[in-house]
Amino acid sequence: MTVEQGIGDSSIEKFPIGMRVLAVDDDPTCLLLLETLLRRCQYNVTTTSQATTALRMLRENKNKFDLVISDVHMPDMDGFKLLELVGLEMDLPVISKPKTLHMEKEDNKDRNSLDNRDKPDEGPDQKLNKKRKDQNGDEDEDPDEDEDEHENEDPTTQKKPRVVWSVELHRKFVAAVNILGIDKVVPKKILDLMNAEKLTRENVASHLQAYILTSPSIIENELFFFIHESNYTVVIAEI
DNA sequence: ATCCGAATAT
DNA sequence: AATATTCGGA
Repeated sequence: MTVEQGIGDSSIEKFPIGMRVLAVDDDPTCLLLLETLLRRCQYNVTTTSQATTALRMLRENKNKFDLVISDVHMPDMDGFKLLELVGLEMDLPVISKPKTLHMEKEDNKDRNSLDNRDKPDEGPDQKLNKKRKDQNGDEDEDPDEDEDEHENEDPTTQKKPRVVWSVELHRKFVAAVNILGIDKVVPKKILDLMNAEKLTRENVASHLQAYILTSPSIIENELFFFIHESNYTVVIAEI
């Protein structure tokens, strides 16, 4: 309880928000998932399903991308060629998905944290200070809601009470998100799973937006897992 | 016609 | 800062 004061002056580590990423994969599902993940990291994402298109884009805008993530075998071009050319011509960091690569690294350090992703707290290069103030001094787990003590309202002024995301409600939310999985998580589905009467889809959408923006590590971890589970490998890293 | 996601407003 | 609302686009 020593360090509970605001770290106001130190700007939280902004990490490359808006980094321009080109994602290439001929499998539409893969591409979409990748795009979604990257978007949620607040990257600036461009996608294409064709290697030739990717190459053309990269050649036409030599400084328009910061990173390339690509599958390797695509019908129109050998993905390696793309990677080679990109690496040689523009010296961009490239993450590829090599299935024919020999230097493949199979690490199964898979800990079963499958349903335990509600603690956004770590990450290899995360410097974000997530301090959770213990606000549960006198408030225990009481799922009772609606402590509206307002009986003093005139009928002419209808007030729509703002939704308050209590710890309990947020737990439901997080649970729903974890059930859905990162690629399925959309407001409507969350709403259904939560089964909270007074909530609207907009409420959930709004919260989802805030929640995701404040917890980039969650998405990063998902992206990290995705990349690793798919045996992506960093081929060239130089920036 | 629905609903998502980013931006913007309160 | 937290939540709502708007809005363009899929």
